[in-house]
Amino acid sequence: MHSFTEENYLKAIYHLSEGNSVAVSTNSIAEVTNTKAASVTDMLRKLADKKLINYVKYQGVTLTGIGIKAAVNIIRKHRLWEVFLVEKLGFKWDEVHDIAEELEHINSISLIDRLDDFLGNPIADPHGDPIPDRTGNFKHKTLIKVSDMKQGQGGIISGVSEHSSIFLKHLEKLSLTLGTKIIITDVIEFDGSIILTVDETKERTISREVAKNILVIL
Amino acid sequence: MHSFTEENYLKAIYHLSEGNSVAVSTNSIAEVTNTKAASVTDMLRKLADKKLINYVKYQGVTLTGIGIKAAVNIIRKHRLWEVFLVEKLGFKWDEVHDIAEELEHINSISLIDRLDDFLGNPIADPHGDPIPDRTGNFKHKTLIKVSDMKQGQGGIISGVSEHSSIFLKHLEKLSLTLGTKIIITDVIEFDGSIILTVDETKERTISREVAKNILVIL
DNA sequence: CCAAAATTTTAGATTAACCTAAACTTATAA
DNA sequence: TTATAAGTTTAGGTTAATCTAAAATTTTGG
Ligand SMILES: [Mn+2]
Ligand SMILES: [Mn+2]
Ligand SMILES: [Mn+2]
Ligand SMILES: [Mn+2]
Repeated sequence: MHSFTEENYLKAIYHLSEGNSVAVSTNSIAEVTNTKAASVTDMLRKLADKKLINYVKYQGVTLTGIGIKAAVNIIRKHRLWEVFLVEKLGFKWDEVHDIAEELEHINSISLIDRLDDFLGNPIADPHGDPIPDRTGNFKHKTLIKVSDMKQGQGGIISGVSEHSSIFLKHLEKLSLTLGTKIIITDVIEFDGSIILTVDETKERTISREVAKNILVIL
Repeated sequence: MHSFTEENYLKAIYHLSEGNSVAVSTNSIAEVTNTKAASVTDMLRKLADKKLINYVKYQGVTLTGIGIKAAVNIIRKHRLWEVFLVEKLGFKWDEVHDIAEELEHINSISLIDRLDDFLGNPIADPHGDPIPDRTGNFKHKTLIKVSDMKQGQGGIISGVSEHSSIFLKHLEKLSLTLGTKIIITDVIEFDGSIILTVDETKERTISREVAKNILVIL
């Protein structure tokens, strides 16, 4: 199997390439893994030796088929554990990411498949992210950023692209949680701030920065 | 915090000293941690520096107060996860130990306390071993080995001192599971084999070796 | 009581994952 | 188009955890 560290690199590459096969740079990997570029280069050679990535010096990396499989499996575990923590243990959606970062490395196929069943085979995690099934298949819904919506448009909040506790708590305070219906009332020309109606009743103003990280289905 | 490896050494020392403060030898630690004596010596120096053990060269080790606390906490996590795996995910009692060996190293106090509540604050794990509460307190019931019982004595199976899958499956096949009532019908003089009545109905013969690893309350 | 056996420690290496500093390659913009 | 900047790799080290072989200490049985 792969080490804890190797798994974290695979996951980082997967997320940076957004599931597609966009080549990922050494520096960007160093940033998300909290390491230095030189350390990343060492690891890339190792992952390439194991046929988990396609690596050409100076040209960035993509995951191979087996690299994608491995990464998706870690993501499956991460998201299922997050569902467990929220649905069964009563954690808030902003508290579960760090614990799931540890749990995602537990190795046991039967464990995760049983957990999946125990949770009722959920299709999305507490942040709206889709959960791959046991064969690794999953569909990413096409979500659009609130910052890309026009005045008068409405939608259902279905995901977030920033998972920090501070951001999620902020959304909660504004009642901007998953499943909430919003309508864009106005877009302020000066700074791009957005005024919206929440659940057809409350009115809220959010900054462009916040709007960029809220994803909706129209 | 302590590394994965340090935690495994602490747990090993705790189990080898049977919870008391019996001094534990380098070789015995090497055996249960699957390492060599030289590696153990290195680690002992490190644990002593951290004030987790009392270590005098050539004289074996005992855990300090904080060492015991750390060890008991790992055991608490191990046993709670085993309960979760059996009660919630439907694993058999012989399948959970290895998975719990990984889960016991997940670090989050709120996680384990919530898990404890979710499970209904169980006092024993699937093998009958007592679960420390969140303050680290727990009582070890006084159990006696079936191999120490005399003809005519009866008792309730309440624990096992061998956790291997092969042994546990064997017990299951004989209906010798936790909570089962047994009565010693006969002890064979030739080899110490024991004939017993299970649940007042079935009759079983077990070897002395098996009898040594079954624990009962009289 | 003491020499041989058993146990434990030390010495010296190895491997994985990381680092800094220097060298090298690629991108960019004047 | 080429010099500088930006990005990446290499060179050379460190630390944690492991090992084998050799040296030191303790235990044991005749
Ligand atoms: Mn997460
Ligand atoms: Mn998530
Ligand atoms: Mn166990
Ligand atoms: Mn157990």
